[in-house]
Order: sequence, then C-alpha cells, then structure tokens
Amino acid sequence: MAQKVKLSTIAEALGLSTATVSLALRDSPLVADVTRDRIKEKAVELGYIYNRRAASLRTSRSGIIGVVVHDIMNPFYAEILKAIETELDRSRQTFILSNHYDSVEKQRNFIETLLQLGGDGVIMSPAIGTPASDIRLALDNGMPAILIARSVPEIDVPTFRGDDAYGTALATNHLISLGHTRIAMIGGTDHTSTGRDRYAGYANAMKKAGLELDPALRIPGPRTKQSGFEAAVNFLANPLKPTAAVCWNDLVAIGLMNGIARAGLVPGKDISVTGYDDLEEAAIATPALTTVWNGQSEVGRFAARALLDKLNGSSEADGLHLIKPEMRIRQSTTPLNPGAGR
Amino acid sequence: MAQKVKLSTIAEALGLSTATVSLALRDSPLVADVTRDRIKEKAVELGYIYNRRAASLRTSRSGIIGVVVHDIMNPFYAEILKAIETELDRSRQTFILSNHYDSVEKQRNFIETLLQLGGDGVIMSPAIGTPASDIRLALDNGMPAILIARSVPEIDVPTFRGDDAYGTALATNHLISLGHTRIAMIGGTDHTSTGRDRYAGYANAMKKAGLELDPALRIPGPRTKQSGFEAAVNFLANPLKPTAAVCWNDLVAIGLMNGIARAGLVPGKDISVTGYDDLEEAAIATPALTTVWNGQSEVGRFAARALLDKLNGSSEADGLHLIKPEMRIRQSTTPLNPGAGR
DNA sequence: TAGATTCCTTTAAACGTTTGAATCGGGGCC
DNA sequence: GGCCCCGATTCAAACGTTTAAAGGAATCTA
Repeated sequence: MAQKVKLSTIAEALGLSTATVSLALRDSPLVADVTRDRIKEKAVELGYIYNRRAASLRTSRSGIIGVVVHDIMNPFYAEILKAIETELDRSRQTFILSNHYDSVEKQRNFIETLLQLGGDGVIMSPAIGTPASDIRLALDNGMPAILIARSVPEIDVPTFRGDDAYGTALATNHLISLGHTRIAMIGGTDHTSTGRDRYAGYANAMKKAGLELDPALRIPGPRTKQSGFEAAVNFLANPLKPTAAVCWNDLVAIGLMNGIARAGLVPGKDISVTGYDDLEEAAIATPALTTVWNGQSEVGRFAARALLDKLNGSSEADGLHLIKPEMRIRQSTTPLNPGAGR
Repeated sequence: MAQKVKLSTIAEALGLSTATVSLALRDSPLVADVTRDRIKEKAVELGYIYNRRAASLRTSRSGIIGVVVHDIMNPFYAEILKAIETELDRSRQTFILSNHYDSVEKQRNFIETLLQLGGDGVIMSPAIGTPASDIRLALDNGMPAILIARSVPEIDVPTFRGDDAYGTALATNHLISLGHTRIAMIGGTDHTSTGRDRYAGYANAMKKAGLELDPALRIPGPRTKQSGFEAAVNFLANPLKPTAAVCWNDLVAIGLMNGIARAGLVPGKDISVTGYDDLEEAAIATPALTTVWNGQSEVGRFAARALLDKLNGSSEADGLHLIKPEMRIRQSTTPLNPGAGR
C-alpha cells in the first residue's frame, strides 16, 4: 500500500492549503470553479479516501445508524430491516446491524458500542426485560432512539408496531365465523407487551362470542417454525379436540401445519390454522396460509423516517404509533365440518 | 444531555493528566493500582463514554469489520452470518452488515464506506460480475478481504465455499441410484462460478451414468422459494416427464414441492426432489427434504477466523478452501415407481 | 552522599479533518 | 489617492485520543 493519501497530499501536489481542498471536495461555493475541478481531478488520480473518523471528530455526525432486533434471520424482522435499509440508503447513512437474541446484556453492549462509534441514532426492537435506563443511556448521550415491534415501560420515544390485540381478534373472529368453537392459541409469551396483547385479543374475541376460554387450549412458548412443528404433537393430543388454531406468527403456523401433515391429517381441511405477520412465504405455503398482515414494511419505513426527522430537528413523532393489521384469507382455514374425523 | 465527558473531564476532576487517565482505563501497568481504581471509579460516576473515532484516528484500528452478502434475508447467508457473528463477537469486533442484491455498484459503495470508516477488514460474498479492481480497492488501502460462497477471477485472497460440483453430483447420483433417469435441474445461473460448478456436477453425474443430458431438462433461473414455486408449472408441463428434480437450493426445492402439491401431486412420492444447503427448515418441510449439506456454519467460522488471523499478521490461509458437502437423505426422494401416474 | 534504580506521572506531538477568522490582491467608487 | 468591498485562499485552533520521551520523587547501593 502506497503512503496514505490525505487532504494534505492533494494540497501539496497542487500547491494549495488543506482548507481549500477540504472545501472544494464538499462543493463549497467558497472555492473557485477551476480550482475545485483541479482538486477533484487530483483526488481521483491519487485515489484519495475520505476519512470519516477524522471528520466526525470535528463535526460530531458520523453517518452511522444502529439497528438491533431479536434475530435478523427471523423473516418478520428481516422484512422490517429491508424497509429500513431502503429508507436509510436514500439519505446515505450507514447502518450497523445486530441481533440481541433477547439478551439485555448483548443489547446494552450494542448501545455502548454505537455510542463509542458516535452513532447518530438507533432503531431497536427492545429485548425482553429491557430496563428504561438502557434506553436513557442512549438518549442521555445525545443519541435518539426509535422503538419497533415492542414498547418499553416508562419510555416515550417514537414507537411503531402493529395493533396486536386487534389483530388476533381479527383472526379469532374469522375462525368463529367459520363455525369453530374449540380454538387453540399456539405460541407467544406473557413476558412481552406483544405477547400479552395478542393473547388478550384472542381471549376477548372468544368471550365476546360466548365461547369457553379453557386454559388447556393454550400452548404458550413456540415462536419458530421448528417449535411450531413440535407443538403439533401436543395440539393433536389435546383432549378438548380443538378444530382450529390461532398461531403466534406465520412461522409457528407453518411449522404446525407441517406437524399436522406429518401426523396424517390435512391442514386447512381437518384443522384450520391462522398465522400472523403475512410473511412472503405465507402465500406459498401448502395450503396457502390465512393470516394477519402486521405491517412490517410500514413499521420499518415509518421508524426510519421518524429517526431521520429527529436528526433534522423535528420530534413530533414521539409516542406510540399503532399500525392496523389486516386479515388475509387463504386456504388454511375452512368452515367447520361436523362430519370430519375429529 | 450534560456536557460531554471526556478523558480530560476525568483528569481534571482528579487533578491528573489525560495521559494517566488514558493509560489507567486501558489497564496499563504503568499506572499505580490505587490511581487506576480512583480513575475507573470516577469514569463510571461521570458516565464516561470512550470515543473510538478519536482513538482510532491515532491507532488506526477501528474495531469495525464489514460483511456484505447478496441478501441477509436468505437463510443460506443468514446461517453463515450467524457463524461469523459468533466468531467476531468473541474478539469484540463490531460488524457492519449490508446486502448488495448482486449490484456491483451497491457493493462498491459499501467498500468505500467501510474504507471511510476505517474498517479493519471485510468479508464478502461477491456480487455477480465483481471486477477484481473492486477487491483491490480494499486491499490497496490496507483492508484485508475474505471471500465466501463465490470466487472472483484473478483474486487470490482466502476464499471459503462448498465444493459445488461434488455436491450436486452427490444429489444426482442419489437419484440415479433410486432408479430415476429423467432428472431435471431447477434453478441457478451460469453467471457465477457456483452456478457453473453445480450444473457441471449434475451434468457429469448424468453422463457417467450413461443418461441423456437433454437441455430441456434444465430450468435455469430460480433461486428463491417463490420462484421455485412458480417453476413447478413448467416442470410439470415438461414433455420429457421428468420424475425427479435436482434443485439449486433448499428454498427452490421447498417452493417446487409446494407447487407440486398445489397441482395435486405428492412430492416425494410422485416426484422426487433434492435441495441444496440443508437449511434448518429442510428437516421440517413436508415431506422432509433430502438435501446436500453445504457447510454454512463452517464457511462462516473459517472466514471469520481467517480474517482475524490476517489482522494479527499471519496469512497462510490465502487461496481457495473447499468444504466437502454431505448428503442428507430424508423423505422427499423415493425409488422410482414405474406404476406411478407419470 | 552521590549516583543509580524504580515507579509513577506528565509533556507534547501526533492522527486527518473542519471552520471561524484573517489575509491578500485587485477593482470600483467618490 | 484613500477607502471599501469582493472573491479566493490560508491560518490556526479545535475535535478526543495515544504514546514516545521526559520528568520527578522516593528508595536503593556502595
């Protein structure tokens, strides 16, 4: 590697000062057109690389934005990330991505690293049990934060997520309207606001319809395809013989359908199944999955915009913003057939 | 936000110099134990945040490593990334992730950004058509690069990927041993080394077995679940009536199986299907997918280690390192049944 | 008791930018 | 001819660290 090319290298080569070169490269009107052209030409010729660390030391804007979610491999988050990426790319921000796998410690490490790097802001889907102090750490050091998918108690930053109670109520009512009465709920946890809300939506819909809300109808836990697949055994062995399942998300639903198929039953016919999220693969599952669209793309886009707005001084987006979910009816749910095996 | 806390803030509070504080915080043996303790205590008390940009300006090590792949939503890359993350976490490096979606330009932008940030190194799965000069840009500026999954002509940096020709030969031979003779190949492209190698493996196996290699048996293109799903139509309409398909990857295979099921046939019984990669979901697909393990975790781990080694001065890992794929036989492939519908 | 040794701390110069203030050489105005 | 203004450029300080070299005080050595 040749000697590092810096502003002064260019300046010396042309008999100018570094100040002029710096200004010229950033298209300042302070420098003469002909000079600017000579400078830019020379910069390319020498293979000059702008040193953002040095610059940000002076300007205190790094152009870095952090994003941390539970697991980027999870298509739900992946779809959100894609929307964020599209939006940030447009304003030439670099984004640093991390998983926290619901480890509060890993998440705090990430925030600290981001602060050390001078991150301009952070978008996060907070880990289960995130204390308000961890968010404040960012805020107190001048780094704005945006929350997605989950809320944190006592924290009032812009927060974007779907209306979970409303969404599971949609799914539950859909099944009820098809004649199902013994409807199970598979997956989720009471340790997050999302988990509590989704269960509440299901429970309320059941009660409103005058249906019994038997705790045995609930199988908490599953959140992945694999665990949905495994849950099929318990589901099918349930003495209450449920005929339908409201699943935590599409992954669980697809896993469950695979498990049901593996047991020799036909999902969508013998057992109706609803998902949640409306991932890309919901439409091509077999049978195509009836599910609830959870607005991933909107969440990502809104979150990114809210952050960019904050960086530009405005802050009207504070507080919770709920995206209204929508029903997507496909082939995995069918009317209850009283003559069927179960 | 209170006034920014820096080394000098701590130094003044204790009547010391910034040098002592700097040394103490990095556990230098040059400072007295009691002083170090006082300093660390004060740092916590004041909420000191280490400024890595300032430090790296002096040391020229940023602790940042870039990783760029085609698409992090693709589980194949996601599994590699997870392995890389695990490995890098251990040495406290921050990693910056990006998709290039096979846009050479987006990829070059990423490399440039990384250089501007002073990245210590980059791990990349090069975009289709990546010119050697783009890799050299990194190398020439002192940023070591590691390639995964694909090679770049004329570039001799450490490269880790599966032995693709060997892998598809495994799958093809497996189908041949089950009695299949009309075996299609679905997906992939000739524009990457991987694409050419996988096709070559399939073609050679067919030839060695004395089977006809009809170009009509190939459906190039598909690389995703969605496109695999769509390819089912063409596959089933093929006048040669293939009884088995070697798919580009697991996603295509699962999509194809869904498409076959949608058409009323039973994948694994009427049509045998093999995947490639052995993603987590291959095992829970219905039917469980016969596939070729492609060593994602190894690729990621080796790549990360190779980079860390380079950063520590050694460089013995230059050149191509092939990981030997392994057959994973499940239920999506069965012996050819001459009595079956087709 | 002078010099050497040891241990701890400070000095000061770098790292590569940015930017408010200062400089410079003309030209126009009265 | 003195004054002001103009556009173009430079000066110099600052951003927050790190680190080689120097400094200083106490203890040891002979």
